[in-house]
Amino acid sequence: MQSAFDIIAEPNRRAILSLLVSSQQSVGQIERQLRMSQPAVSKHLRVLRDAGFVESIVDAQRRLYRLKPESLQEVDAWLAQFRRFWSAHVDALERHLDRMDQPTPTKGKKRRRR
Amino acid sequence: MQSAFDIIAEPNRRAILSLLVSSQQSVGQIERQLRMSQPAVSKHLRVLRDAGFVESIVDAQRRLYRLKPESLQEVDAWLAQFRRFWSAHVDALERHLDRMDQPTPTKGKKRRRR
DNA sequence: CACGTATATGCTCGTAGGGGTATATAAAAA
DNA sequence: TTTTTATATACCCCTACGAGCATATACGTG
Repeated sequence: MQSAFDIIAEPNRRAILSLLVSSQQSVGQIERQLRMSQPAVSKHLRVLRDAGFVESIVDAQRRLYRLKPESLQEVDAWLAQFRRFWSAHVDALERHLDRMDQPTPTKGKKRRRR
Repeated sequence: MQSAFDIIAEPNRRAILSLLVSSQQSVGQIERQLRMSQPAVSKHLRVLRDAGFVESIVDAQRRLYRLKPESLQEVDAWLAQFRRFWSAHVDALERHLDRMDQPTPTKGKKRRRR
């Protein structure tokens, strides 16, 4: 599990990162909001931490995780080379892309139109 | 293989997409430049095509593949929520610290001081 | 026609990684 | 202390998917 692209390929991990945008969260809070098992949350957080996407601070028995978004810049940088393609003719597309995925956990299902 | 994030998680696919930024390429050209086997290239192209990342036009026995970058906007849109962090993330961190503490009320009293 | 070229696809195999359960660890509450 | 809360980790299973190889398909050239 090396590249940032692998990290964000996992839907639950993306959901966790999205959660942490609003504010830092404890493992338990993430667990409840995303309706995942506690070990699952801990494991994903471990991956995210090892990859530098989040960091944790200890608060008694809890651990509060917060975003460390620098790692995402790798993805952003890679994406940059394609921007010129869609900057030409965006318009209508923007609207429908404002859908944020909320986690239907248990990966597997993805609504993709077409 | 559903989401755009899965598509770009694969390094060879990212390489193919990057190749196609400069101009359209035939399967053989991709094969040679990336030094992958022909079946590997074809399979990745199949995935990319099914996901709408590329399209192909027939040129005799060849197929010329070119970028269809709209699909990448899904990734770009998701990434958007994090951009504010790496522009002004020092301020963001400060605000997080002020908003933390959320109950999981063990018994409902006790506010953490700091 | 036969033959070379270009690409696609089916099959098998190997492995990475996600989920679950149980358990370990640590701190707080009783 | 004992018990409860919060999180981490180890182990096992299981599926997805990428690689390789062989083959199928289709077009071009002689």
